[in-house]
Amino acid sequence: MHVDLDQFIAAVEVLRHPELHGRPVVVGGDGDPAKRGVVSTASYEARAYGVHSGLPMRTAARRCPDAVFLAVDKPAYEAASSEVMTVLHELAPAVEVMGWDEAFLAVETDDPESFARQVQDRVAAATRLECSVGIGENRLQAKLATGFGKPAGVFRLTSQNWFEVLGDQPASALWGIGAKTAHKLEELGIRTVAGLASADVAALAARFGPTNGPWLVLVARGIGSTEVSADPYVPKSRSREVTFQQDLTDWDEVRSEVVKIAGQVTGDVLAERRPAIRIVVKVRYKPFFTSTHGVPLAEPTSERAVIEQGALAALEKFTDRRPVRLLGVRAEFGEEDAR
DNA sequence: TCTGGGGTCCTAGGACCC
DNA sequence: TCTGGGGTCCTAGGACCC
Repeated sequence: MHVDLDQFIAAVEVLRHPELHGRPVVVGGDGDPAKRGVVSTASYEARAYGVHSGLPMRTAARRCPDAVFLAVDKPAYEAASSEVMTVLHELAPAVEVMGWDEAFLAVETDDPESFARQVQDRVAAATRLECSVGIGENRLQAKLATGFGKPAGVFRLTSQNWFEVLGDQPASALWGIGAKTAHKLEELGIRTVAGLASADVAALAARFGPTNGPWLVLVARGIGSTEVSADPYVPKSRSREVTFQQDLTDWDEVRSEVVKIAGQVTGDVLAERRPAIRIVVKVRYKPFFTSTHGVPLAEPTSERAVIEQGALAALEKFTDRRPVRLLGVRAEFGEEDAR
């Protein structure tokens, strides 16, 4: 099963601001729609105006001037999320968390629909949040089923109804196929899920590679892994990035901002209790061109000075001095010790 | 319309080695 | 003087997801 909270971030905000119930609510950036930033989540009322995740806040304000705009409050969503995940862990032997608002559950039951209703009831009783539940023969089917259950519903996809439900949908409806791949597929004359499912594997392999080509066909046929991991999440990297309200034109300022961000990343590395092995710096230039450079560290470390120096060394690899709109620093961790 | 922040995985190409 | 074939590792970019 796949569980996904409905309009999660907006729902958390409405819970603590009950007067917003039924109103268009848009959460994003620092809540100021005149600034650089995008929508994290819009309530269903705001979505009716064409406001959705990823939309620039300025555009959202134009489409829905009467919406309530709120700043992102990460700790609040993390707290709500962990309440939900605690409930899920009480209900299933294996829960694989996929983000703040979704998880896969490995479940053994004769009646998955009624089990799904129990999940919804238990989550609502504990958190007053609504969720949708997808049921499938594998992760892919369950994940896609959830979307057909929204809001607050349950839907089951199987190998029996897969093409009936999804056959005529665009290929981009599939999990793992985004706009770029969908466009390349269209160049091959493939538009729908059914079309991709019956496509020539050799032709896809030639276009997308020997691994990805055949994989695309399997996804279109609803074939995928059934594994749900109960192992705790172990991050491979920690990063911070900042988009500046005004582009940086002075490279000395760029350097000092990178040091500042590297300091924050050091805090995250220390909290992880594992040393970093590599530091990567990301620069987004005006108008919107992004590039990254990294350096390996001489030895694994959690020391602030070393991480800052690593970030500066990575920054030295950039030769372009165009105005900078975003800076980011990422620390990468090594393999877990074999134990 | 101007485009966040935090992640993961895959791939192409270069360096290097036998 | 022009130069094979096979392998591994690293880096940067691309694509995707929440």
